[in-house]
Amino acid sequence: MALKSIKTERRRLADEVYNQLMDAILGGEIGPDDRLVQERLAAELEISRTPVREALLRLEQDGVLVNSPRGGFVLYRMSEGEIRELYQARAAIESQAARILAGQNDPSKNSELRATVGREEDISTPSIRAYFDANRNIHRQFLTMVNNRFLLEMFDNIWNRGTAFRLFAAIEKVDLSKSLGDHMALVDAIESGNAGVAQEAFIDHIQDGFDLQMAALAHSDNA
Amino acid sequence: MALKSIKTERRRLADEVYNQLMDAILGGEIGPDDRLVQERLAAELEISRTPVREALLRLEQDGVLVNSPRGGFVLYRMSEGEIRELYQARAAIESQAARILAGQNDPSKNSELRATVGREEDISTPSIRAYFDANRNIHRQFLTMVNNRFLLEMFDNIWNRGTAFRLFAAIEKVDLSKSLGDHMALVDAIESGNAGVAQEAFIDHIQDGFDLQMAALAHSDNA
DNA sequence: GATCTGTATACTGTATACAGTCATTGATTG
DNA sequence: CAATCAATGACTGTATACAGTATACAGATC
Repeated sequence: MALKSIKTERRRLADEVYNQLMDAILGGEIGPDDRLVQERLAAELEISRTPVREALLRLEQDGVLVNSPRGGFVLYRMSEGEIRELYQARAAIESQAARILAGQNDPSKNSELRATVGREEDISTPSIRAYFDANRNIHRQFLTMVNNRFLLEMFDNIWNRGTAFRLFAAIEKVDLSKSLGDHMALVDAIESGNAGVAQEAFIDHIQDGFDLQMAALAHSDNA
Repeated sequence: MALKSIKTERRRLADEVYNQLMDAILGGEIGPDDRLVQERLAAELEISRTPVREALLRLEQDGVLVNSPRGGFVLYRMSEGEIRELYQARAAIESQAARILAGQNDPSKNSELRATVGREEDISTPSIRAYFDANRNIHRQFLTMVNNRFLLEMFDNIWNRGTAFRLFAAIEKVDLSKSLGDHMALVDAIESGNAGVAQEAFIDHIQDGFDLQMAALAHSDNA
């Protein structure tokens, strides 16, 4: 008898708040000038301060929010140096994923990767958000193929931080669309079966992304 | 007049609890059979349940604790597959650090690394704990030399999880002491200035650690 | 007019109270 | 005697109340 266990997970309001806040941050509804105050959020969500507070503290631990001296939480603003560090960390995670995938060289995985790349790169209504999401989905697909909880968690952690301050907001569409075409070559590199080749391909690709990022930041005048 | 500014960091009891619990876990005072119950902990610490609860939730988010179905939190027990995943993640982080250090090939950093390795490998009173701490300190030193917040955070995260269930408890001293001598070779690899060489050295070293771990687990009968 | 000081305000951190849930146990009933 | 069901206890999650602290602002002092 294989009945499915009824999903009776302990409902926690704090988790709901956490997800809603994260979505709002990633969606850009919460901007750099917004101050998140426990009482106000609680009132808006029509719940008590306790779960709101828990969610805020967890987002702080994630490095997404910081305590504002004036009270309330604010999006953490990364310095240029930290952005560089973030991309180094990305390279660590994703290039290791590439090594593992190249070592496996599993045809079914490779074809699934190609399918994902093809599907995601085919954007119907172009927008910065659309390009960003496609890029993220493609890169995440590589990670999910690895079947490694920890690498995947770290990937998400990095990308959540990176988007928290809307790093990509300044990138022009044309640049993104150009960069978006490079992903099939990453699958090629994995298909070579050579760990070193696959790794280098990813490192270079992420380096390109970093350069693009820096150029975009330099172009946008708002500090 | 040079009065010292009173250290006015926002005191949060929850942080204190978090640290104490983490220390207790790493120190082995909290074992796999201990059930951490909010009320009990609060009573023991003579504070209210609120900060205790916050600390527990954060440890859960860190992947160190899990909600026991009988109530309370329990150390998360990793499967053998997850231990493999954890070592893969370790390899990702630390080998990337090695690449960066090799690329810099900074003589002062290299000599500081040698100093750390020499100091830590010289254990006066051998014990499993002593070997473990030395090993951790050595590996952590490589990470701190990189000056990358995110890589360092991920390193700590991995090691905290790994030790949460006292993975190393079963390893015999003799094995550890043998493994401990290999670290100077890692500095050699970095000093080659070749990113690939340094990376491979770390990957191999971590692979050895994993094999040792597996052997130790196989030896210890308790599932 | 500038600086200092007291007071109000805003917001946080902690404690406590309340209600609900899950498991266990003991009683009841066929 | 076995099975079912109610009651109890253990814990959790959420709300609320209280107290402390930092910031802003207004009035006082020279």
